[in-house]
Amino acid sequence: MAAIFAEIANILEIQESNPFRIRSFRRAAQIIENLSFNVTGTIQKDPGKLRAIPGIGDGTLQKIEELVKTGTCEELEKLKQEIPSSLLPMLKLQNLGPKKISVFWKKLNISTLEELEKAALQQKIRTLPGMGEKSEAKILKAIKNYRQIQGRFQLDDGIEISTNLVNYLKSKIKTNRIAAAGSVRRRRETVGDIDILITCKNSSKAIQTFVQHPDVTQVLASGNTKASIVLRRGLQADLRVLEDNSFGAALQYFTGSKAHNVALRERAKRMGYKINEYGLFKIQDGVKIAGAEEKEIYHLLELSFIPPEMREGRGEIEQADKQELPLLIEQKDIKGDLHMHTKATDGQNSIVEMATAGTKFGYDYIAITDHSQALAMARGLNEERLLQQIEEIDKVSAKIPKIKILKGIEVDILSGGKLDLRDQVLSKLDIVIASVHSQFNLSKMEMTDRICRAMENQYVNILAHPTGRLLTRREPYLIEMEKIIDAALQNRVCLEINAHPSRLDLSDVHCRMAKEMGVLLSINSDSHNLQMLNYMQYGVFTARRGWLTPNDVINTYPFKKLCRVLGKKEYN
DNA sequence: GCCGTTTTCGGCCCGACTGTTTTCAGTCG
Repeated sequence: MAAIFAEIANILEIQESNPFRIRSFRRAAQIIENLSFNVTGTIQKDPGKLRAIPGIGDGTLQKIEELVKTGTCEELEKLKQEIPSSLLPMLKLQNLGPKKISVFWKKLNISTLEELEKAALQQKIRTLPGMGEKSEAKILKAIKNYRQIQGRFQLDDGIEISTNLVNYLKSKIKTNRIAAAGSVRRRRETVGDIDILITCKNSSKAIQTFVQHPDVTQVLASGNTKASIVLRRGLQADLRVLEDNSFGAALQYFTGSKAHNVALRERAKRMGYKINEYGLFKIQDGVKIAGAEEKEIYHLLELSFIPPEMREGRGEIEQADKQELPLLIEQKDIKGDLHMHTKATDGQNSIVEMATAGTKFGYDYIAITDHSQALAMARGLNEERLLQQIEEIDKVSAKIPKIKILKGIEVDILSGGKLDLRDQVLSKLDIVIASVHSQFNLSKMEMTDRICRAMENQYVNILAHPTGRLLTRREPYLIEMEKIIDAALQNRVCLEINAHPSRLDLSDVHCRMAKEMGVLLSINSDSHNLQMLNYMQYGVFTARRGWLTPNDVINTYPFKKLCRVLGKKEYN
C-alpha cells in the first residue's frame, strides 16, 4: 500500500503536479510503512484510528478503503495511462529528477534508460536549454552507477565504516567535535550512506582530507562546507564542516529521519522558531538561541529528549510533548543470553567456553540451545545426544557456579507445525526455542498456520527469528505477523529479537506491534562462537527502535523471575 | 492532499552544491 502511494507521488512529480500534493502522497506512504498495526484490519474495524494520524486525511483514507475493497486504486491506474512506466526508474539516477526527465521525454521523446544513454552518447542532450557537455557526462556516469547499484548495507558494516572515517579524520584534522549522524546514529537495521559531522577552523583542509581518503573511488561533490564521496565498498559518505556553536543543531538535523525533522520544524515554526543545521532561531528577530548542544533544541521546543533510535516520525514527538516517552532498554539491562550454539552442532566453542565468556559479559545466566536433528547440515541433536548434553551442562554448572546455564534446544518446526523432538524430551529442558529452517516458500496462510501450531506446544518458550529474513540477501518468508503475535500471546510464548546483524528479526516495527499487543520479547545473540556474543548490542538497538523498555524483554529479568516466565507461571 | 491558538482558504521545512547561467533552476539530503 505504501508502494502504491509512493508510485502515485512519482508519477505526479514527473507531471509537475502540485508539489504539496505530491508531498502529501509521499508522507502517506511513509506513515503507512511505519504503522505498528495492520491497515486492512483497522480500516474495517476502526477507520477513525487511521484518520486521526496527522498526514492521513479524507483523500488518503478513501484510497486506502478502495485498495482494501478492490485491490486497486483508480487514480493510480489512470495516472499510469498518462506516462510511460519506463520513466519511473530514471528517478533513481543521480542528479536526475522529475524536471529533467520530463524535459527529456517531451523534447527528445526519451522514455527509457537506454534511450537516455543513447541520446547522451550522441550529444543530443546539450541541445536542450540549461544543458551542456558536463550534463551529458554526468548522465552517463549516473547510468553506469545505477547499473552496479549497491543498495543498502548492514548496520554493523555502517558502524564499522563510519568509525573508521571518524578515526581517520581525527588523526589528520584538529577538531573539537566529530560524530557520525544519519541512519547509523539512529541504528537503523540497514544504512544507505554515512554522514559525518566535524567542527574545524580550517574548513577546506577538512574537506581535502576527506576526499583524499585512500578508499575513495569517486568524489560526487566537494564545496566549502560539504563533500560527498563514494567508498570502495560502494557506500556513499558525506562530510559537513561546522562551527562549534552549530554542532548540536547539525547533529539534530543530520540524524533525521526526514519525517522526524519535518515534524520538528513544523512544530518550531508554530512556536515562532526556525530550525536549520546551524541552530534554533527566533523568527521575530532572527536571534539564535541554541545550536551548540543537541539537547537544547529539544528542550526549547518543550519536548523531552528523544533518543536517536526513536526519531522516525512514528509518533515520538507527540509522546515527547506529553513527557511520556518510554524509558528505553539499554545494553546494561541485559542479564543473560538465551540462544547460543556449541561444538555439539554448528557452533565453534564448548559449553565451558560459552559460559566463561558469559561471565565476562556480566551475565547472570545463559541458555545453551543447539539445533535439533532435522537440521542435518548442522549436525542437529537427536534425543540421545540431547540427553548427553543435559548431563554435560550439569557438570559444567558445578564447575562454574557464577553463572546459571539453562538447558535448552532450538527445535525445528517441521512442515505442518509439528516439532522435531518429542514432548517427553522437551519436558526435561529449561527452555525451548522453536524456529523454521526449511520449506521457506509455503503460502502465507500455510506458513502462518505452521508457526502458530508450533507455538501451541506447551513446552515452547520462544519463537526465534519469525520471518527468516536475511538483510540485503533474503526476503522474509510470507507470514501474517498479527496472527503470529496473537498466537504468542494466547500461548504465553515470547518472540525473539535475533541480534545477528544480518537478521534483526523481529524488526523494529514488529517489536512495537508485539509490545502493543502485550507479548514479551527476548533479545538473543544466536551465537555460534565467542565473538558473536557481541551481537547482543544490535538486538538492543532494534529493541530501542521498537520502543521497548526492560520490562518488555525477559532477559533483563532476574533469574527467578525469568524462571517463572519460562515455566509459564507468569507472563506480563 | 492536509491542516487550523491568524485562517475552511491559503499556506505548506531548509540550505548546499553544480552547471548553466549572468541571477538561477534542479537536485539532494
